Amino acid sequence: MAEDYLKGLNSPQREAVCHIEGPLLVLAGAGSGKTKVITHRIAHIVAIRAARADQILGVTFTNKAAGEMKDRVIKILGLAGRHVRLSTFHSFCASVLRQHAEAVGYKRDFTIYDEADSLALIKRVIRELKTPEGQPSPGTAQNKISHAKDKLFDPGKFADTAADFIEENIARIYKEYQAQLNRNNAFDFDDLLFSMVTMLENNPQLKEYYQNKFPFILVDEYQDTNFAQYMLVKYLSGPRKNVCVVGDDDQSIYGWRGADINNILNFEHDFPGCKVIALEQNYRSTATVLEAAHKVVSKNLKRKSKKLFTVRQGGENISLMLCGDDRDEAAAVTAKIKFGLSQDKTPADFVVLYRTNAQSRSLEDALRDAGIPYVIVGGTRFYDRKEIKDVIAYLRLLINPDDTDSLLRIINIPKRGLGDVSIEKLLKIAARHGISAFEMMNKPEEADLKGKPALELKKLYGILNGLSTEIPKIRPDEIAVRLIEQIGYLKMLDLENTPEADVRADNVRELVSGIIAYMERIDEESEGEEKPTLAGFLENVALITDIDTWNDKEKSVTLMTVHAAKGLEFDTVFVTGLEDGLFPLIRESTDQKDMEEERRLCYVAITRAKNKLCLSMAGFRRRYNNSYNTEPSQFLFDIPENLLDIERFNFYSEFFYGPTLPPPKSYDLDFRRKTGDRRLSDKEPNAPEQFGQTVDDLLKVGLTVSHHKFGVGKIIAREGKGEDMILTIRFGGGTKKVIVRYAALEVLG
DNA sequence: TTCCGAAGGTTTTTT
DNA sequence: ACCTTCGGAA
Repeated sequence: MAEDYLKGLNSPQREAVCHIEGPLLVLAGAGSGKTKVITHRIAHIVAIRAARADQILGVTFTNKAAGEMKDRVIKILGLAGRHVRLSTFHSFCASVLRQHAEAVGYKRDFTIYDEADSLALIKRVIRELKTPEGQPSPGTAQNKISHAKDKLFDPGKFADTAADFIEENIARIYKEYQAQLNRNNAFDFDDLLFSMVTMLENNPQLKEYYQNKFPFILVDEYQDTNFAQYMLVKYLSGPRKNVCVVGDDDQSIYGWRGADINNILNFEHDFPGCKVIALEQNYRSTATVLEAAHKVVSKNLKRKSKKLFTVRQGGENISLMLCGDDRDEAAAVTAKIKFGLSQDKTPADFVVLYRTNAQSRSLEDALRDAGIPYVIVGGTRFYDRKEIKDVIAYLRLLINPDDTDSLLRIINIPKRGLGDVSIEKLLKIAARHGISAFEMMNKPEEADLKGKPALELKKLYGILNGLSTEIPKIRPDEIAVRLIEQIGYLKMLDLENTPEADVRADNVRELVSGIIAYMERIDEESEGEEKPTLAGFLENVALITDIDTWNDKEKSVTLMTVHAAKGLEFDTVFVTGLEDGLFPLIRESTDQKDMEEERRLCYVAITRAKNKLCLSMAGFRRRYNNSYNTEPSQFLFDIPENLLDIERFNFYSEFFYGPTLPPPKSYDLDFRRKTGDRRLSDKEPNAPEQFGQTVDDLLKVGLTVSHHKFGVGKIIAREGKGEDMILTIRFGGGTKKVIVRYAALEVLG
C-alpha cells in the first residue's frame, strides 16, 4: 500500500521521486508529469519516514499551483498531507515575516502593497522630492526599484552603482520610497522576499531555525526564480542541501520580472554533487503539436538541448488561420469553437491565448455575440477596481493605522470637502509631531485646520477608531458592512444615479460576499483550527491573482494571456495575434535575450494543446488608437509547412490573403533599434495589395466563392470598388447582393 | 479651497 | 478607451 504511489511512474519519474538526500535537479519538459513528481516525492519522503509532513516546504509561484499540489499530496497521504507546507514564495515570506516583523523593523499588522499601491506611493515621493520634470517617469522608477530589490540591492547599494543622472534620481526616490513604506508599516511584493532574505542573513540563529524546521525543500518552476528567491532557497536548504528544484529552461518567461534563467542553467554548478534527471516523455500533446513546439524553441541558443517525445503519433494538423483584421480573427476563432461544440467538445475544452491583455476585447465581443459562454482570466482583477480598492483601503486602515497612503486614497472619498491644501497641512504637521497622519486627524486644530475640514477629519477618525476597537469582537464581514454603512459609500454611489455607479455598488456588495467566502474557506481548510480574520483576508487579497481562482470545471471557453496559461492544458488551443511585433512583442528595448524569451513564450503557448492547435494572425490590427498592417510572426515560419492547414477568414475586412503564408521579411533587431522602428510593419496602412491581391483583382466575375451564411455561389456581377464593392452572387438558394466589407467571403476558385 | 470638465499621456507579460 | 492632470468656475 505504501508503495502504490510508485506505480504509474515512468523510470526517470520514479528515480526523481526516490532520490532523497542531496540536491536534485529535475528538468521537466512541458507535460512530462512535473507536478506528479513533486507531489509523489513529498509523499515518498513522508512514507519512508525521512521526514514528517510538516518538515517539508514546497514553494511555487501561484497559489493555484500550491493548492493543487496540496490536494494531490493529501490524496496520496491522507490527512497527514495537510501539514506539508505548500505555498508561494510571497505568501511563505509574508507569514514568516509576520512572526518576526520586529526583526526587520516592522509591526506584525503590516500591509502588503500591490503594484498599483506602490506606484501611487512612488508618484507621491516623486512629487515630494521634486525630481526634474519627468526624470524618471514613475513607471520607470518603479521598475528599476523592483529590479534592484530582486537583486537584493538596498537604496545605498543602488546609489553606489547608479550609472547616470537618471539613476541617481531613482536612487533618491528608492531611498525615500523605502522610508515611506517603512513608516506606513507596509511591504511591497519585492520587499517580502528582500526582507526575508536580509532577515535570514542578519540573524544566523533564525536562519538555522528555519533550516532545521524544513530539512526538505522543493521548488517548482525553478526557471522563473530571481536572485532573491535563489538566495532564499540557498539559505533555507543550508548545509543539508536537501533541495529539489523542478523546472524547464524552455519555459522561462518571467525574465522581465527579474527571473534569471541562469539559476536553472547553473544549478549543477551551484549545488555540486547534484543529481540531474530529465523528464522527456510528454503525456499531453500529439506528436504534431510537439514537433511544432520543438521547431519554434530549438532556435534558441541559450537552452539545454533536449527533445520531448510522445507515444501519441501523428495528430490533427495545425490550423493556421489568416484573418483580415482582428474582428475577422475573433470571428474565425468563434466559428471554430462553434464547430467544435457541434461535434463532441464542450466550452471548457477551448482556450484562447493572446500576448497582451488588450487583445481580449474583440474576442470577447465575438464570443458574446455568438452566445458562447466565456471567462476572461487576468486583465483587471476584481480587487483592482476603484471601488474595491477604496473599501480595501478603509479596511487596511482599521488594521494598520500607520498606512498613510491608504488614508490618502480615501480621505476625501466620499467627498468630505478635504482638498489638497487641508491634506497637505495634515501631513506636514503630523510629520513634525512624529505621529501618523491618522493620529493627527484627531487633533486637527494643531494642524491649523478649522471649520468643516476639522469636523470631517474628527468624524472620520471617530468612525475608523470605533470600528478598529470592534475588530476582535465582530466577524470580519460584519466589520466591512458597518464600515460601508458608516462612511456612506453606497449612498454616494446611489446619488450618482448612473448605470456605472449601480455596477460599482454591486461590486462593493460582492466584496462582502468575498470576505464571507474567504472565512468559509479558512474554516474548511483548517477544519476550524484557524480563525479567519480581517487581516488574513487583506493579505489574501494582496497575494491572490485571477488565475488562482480560475478553475477548469467552469463550463466556459477561457480567454487569457500566454503567461497566465503556463502550467495549464486544454484540448484545443488558439494562439492569436501571431504577428511580427505583437507576438513576438517588439519594443525599442527588445534585444536578443528578449527575443529568446518571446520564443519560449510561443513554446509555452503551443504546448498547452492536447489535441488541436489553431494559430491565427490578422493582416490589419487596431492597437490603441492606431491601426497597422502587419507581417506574419517569424515563429510561423519555423513550423514545418506539412503540419499546417492554411485557412483564410474575411468576415468583415477587405484583406485577402493568397493561398499561402505571405513570405517572411528580414527580422533585423539591430536595424530596428538603430532606426527606432517600432511599427508593427513598415508599410502604410490601407495597402491590402501587400498581402497578395486587392479586392478588385481577386473578386472577378465568374469566380466561385463561399459565404458564411448563404454557402457556395458564383459571382455574376460587381459594382463599385474596394471594400465597398457590391457583388451579385448566385447561390444555390437564389441570387443575393452582398457588400464585400460585410460579407464573409472565401474565394474557392 | 474645492469641484468639475477638458486635455493629455498611456499599456507587455504578473507574484 | 481610461485614468491622471491641469485650468477655470463656484
